[in-house]
Amino acid sequence: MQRGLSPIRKDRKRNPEITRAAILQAALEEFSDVGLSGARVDKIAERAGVSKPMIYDYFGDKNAVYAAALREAYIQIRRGETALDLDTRAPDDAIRALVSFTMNHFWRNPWFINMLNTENLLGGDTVRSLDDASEIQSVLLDRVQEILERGRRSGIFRSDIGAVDLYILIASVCWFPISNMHTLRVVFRAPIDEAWLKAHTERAARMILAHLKEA
Amino acid sequence: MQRGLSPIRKDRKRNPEITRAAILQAALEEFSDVGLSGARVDKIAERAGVSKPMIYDYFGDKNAVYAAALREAYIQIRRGETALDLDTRAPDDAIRALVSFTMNHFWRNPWFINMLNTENLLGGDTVRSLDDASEIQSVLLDRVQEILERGRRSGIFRSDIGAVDLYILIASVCWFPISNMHTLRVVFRAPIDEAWLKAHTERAARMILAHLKEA
Amino acid sequence: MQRGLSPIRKDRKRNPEITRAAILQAALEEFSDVGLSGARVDKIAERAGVSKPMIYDYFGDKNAVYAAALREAYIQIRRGETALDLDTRAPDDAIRALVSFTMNHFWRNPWFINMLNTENLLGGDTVRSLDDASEIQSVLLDRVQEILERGRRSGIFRSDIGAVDLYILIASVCWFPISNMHTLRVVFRAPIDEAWLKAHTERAARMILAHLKEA
Amino acid sequence: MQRGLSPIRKDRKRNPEITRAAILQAALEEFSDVGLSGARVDKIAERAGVSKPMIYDYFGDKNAVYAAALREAYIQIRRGETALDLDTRAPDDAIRALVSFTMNHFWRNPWFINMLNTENLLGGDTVRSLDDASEIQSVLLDRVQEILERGRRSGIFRSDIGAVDLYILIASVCWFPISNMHTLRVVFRAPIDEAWLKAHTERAARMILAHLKEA
DNA sequence: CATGAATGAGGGTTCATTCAT
DNA sequence: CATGAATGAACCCTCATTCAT
Repeated sequence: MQRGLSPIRKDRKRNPEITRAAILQAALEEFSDVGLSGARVDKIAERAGVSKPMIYDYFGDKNAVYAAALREAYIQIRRGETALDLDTRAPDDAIRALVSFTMNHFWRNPWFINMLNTENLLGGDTVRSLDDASEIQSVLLDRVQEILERGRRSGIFRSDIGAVDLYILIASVCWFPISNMHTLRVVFRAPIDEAWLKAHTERAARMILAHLKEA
Repeated sequence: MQRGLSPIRKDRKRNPEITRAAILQAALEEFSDVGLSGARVDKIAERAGVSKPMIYDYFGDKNAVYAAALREAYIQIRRGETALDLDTRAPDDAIRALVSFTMNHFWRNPWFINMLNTENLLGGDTVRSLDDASEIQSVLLDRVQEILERGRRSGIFRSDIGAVDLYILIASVCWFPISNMHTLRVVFRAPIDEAWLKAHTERAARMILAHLKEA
Repeated sequence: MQRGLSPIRKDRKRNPEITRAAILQAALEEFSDVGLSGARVDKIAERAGVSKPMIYDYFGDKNAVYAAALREAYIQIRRGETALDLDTRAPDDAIRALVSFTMNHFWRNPWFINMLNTENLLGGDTVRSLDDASEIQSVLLDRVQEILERGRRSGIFRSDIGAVDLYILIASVCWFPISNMHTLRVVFRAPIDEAWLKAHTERAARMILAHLKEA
Repeated sequence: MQRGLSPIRKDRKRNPEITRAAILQAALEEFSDVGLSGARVDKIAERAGVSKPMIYDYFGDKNAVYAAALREAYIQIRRGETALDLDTRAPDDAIRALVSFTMNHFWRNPWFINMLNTENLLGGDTVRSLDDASEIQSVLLDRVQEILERGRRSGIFRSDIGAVDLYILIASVCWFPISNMHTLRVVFRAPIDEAWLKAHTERAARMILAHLKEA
């Protein structure tokens, strides 16, 4: 035990893992607040509580940070989805739960919608460049597939819709009112808030189910 | 007959009306390509075929151009909607036509989705600042209301959904697959193109109608 | 008398003399408010109530307008000085009147001080370029010379100071407190206003006279 | 002895103190050459040997640089005045020394006159906004007061003039011929140079003293 | 004589990025 | 591992000036 040997510092400084995570979260917030061009590296550094050069050390340049943040948005949603427990429910209950979860997830994690809107605005170049699209692919798809199969086998679902198309329907009704919240409020005076979303979720789930049960 | 032969060709120089319109269209394209912060005034000028100072003469500053472009996006969709002729159709046909028109409009006028995504990303401050929200309000709402009433009176529609909520459902299914086209293609390998949209439109219309006919 | 011959319009539009004078006065005000670089051609046009191209028609370019305005400042002061009637007064009365007039003129015509400060800031290039320095030269100099001579002949003035040096002394005490009004008020809390100037004029005149009477 | 030999030469790069001072001096020169509007931030950067963004880092914007330069002009004159040693001299000698010093200071530090002329042209808004007007207030005022008191006590001075008014008289005779050097040379062919100033100083001092000794 | 429309050339300011410690 | 200092390259905006009517 040498003199002056400072104790191993566990605080968030000098800890690469934590620094990296802090930058990522800060980036997620900044990009989702103002888009790619609107985001300021300075602001990300400030939000993360690190100095600017750190960002360049850890990620390379602003676009790389953006790519990492986009990936992180997908990873975070995947984490949420994995926790979902759909296979023990009856098919129509499972669909209801799925709609409900998706609506909730979009509402609670504004980054996701904002990051994806930004990415789509820019033409999807970045998501295309991510090398692990498989990592990113929603695990929900498999669940949806499985629910569909069970539903058909048990005869409740008569529709022959594909998993992707069904997921797109579900995502659509969850996405739009949240993504377009601000303009809908102004232009249509739509009272979008938690209460409205609850009713909307119920309505949307019923609609989807009605569709699945149709011939 | 010589007198009065003045040349018809009012060329686009020295014509305020045309200059203004050219700037507006150029702005619509630029903003919808890269968002507010990403847009370059230089590029708008180039796209419009005018010099940069013109933009400031006509609109004031970049944000004012953005506001005008956003307004223009709404005005353009309103023009399309006004041309729609729904009141002569049977209620379920009208709904089908509506879904079809909306899908089409979003697909053909990418500005609309992009401008609104940008605006919502930024929190809706600009749309809130437009003084003629009523001008902008979709005339579709009235049509939708009328269709709903007719449908109910004739007994085909049993749902008690409101016009706004119905419109949100319709817009949702049209918006999401187009708005998120790029990420859907990569992450879900969704083959979104005209053919897919045609099928999707059909499916979506059926789903909405099924919902309206439910108790 | 031809049909449609419009009456000769005497209003200030379409009258070169008046238009020119209006521009000049507007320029004087604008330049003296904000200096050469600070002045805006747009603002001069607005102040003069004419369109911008007029200014270029009448004067050439901004620097030419500035030169003309500088010349005008000198011409205006010369007009005032010419009206002064010093030769009928006793020498010491004449000096008193001169100090009083100068102070008054500086106070009443802020353009003069401001234009000359601007010109001196820029190194005097413009005044040097005026081709009629004689037009501009203060007629006061001759009066001062004459007063000095009369004073010496009659034995009241014993100083051998030259006319230019005397005029510089007189101008100095009038110029500084007015030119530096704003900074003096803040830094020395000097209460510079009409009352203060009146007392100061009296004090200054006495001082100058005492000096002239000294050996 | 190798260790610790660190080079003394802290070159002017990477040294905030020096960078800041360099910018300030460059600004003083640029603003006093061409006024506030005429000054170019590019030129200040070049004169200071730094890049443009540094100026914004250190001061904020162009107006803030101007304010700092104005303050610096006052600080520099205060430094000179503090070095003056008036209290050991006989009252009339002290006055003579004061006139002489002031003339000299104005002549040697053209920034001072030019900055203050610019500031007064613009209406004094900036000097009014400086929060430490007291810091800035000339220490000369106290000296002048003290000289006046000593002069009166010893009976040489009979005038009851106040310190501020006396200082204004002194500053006037020093300021005007230097400030208006260029126009005086052209319009009055006044041969303003070091020799002329020497004689003028003598004349001015005598005049002031004569005034102070008057009843 | 008069002006609305238009522009080239710059000016102030910001920002992603790097250097030196 | 970490950062304060520094900069090149834009970007928004202004302004003197000219064109076309």
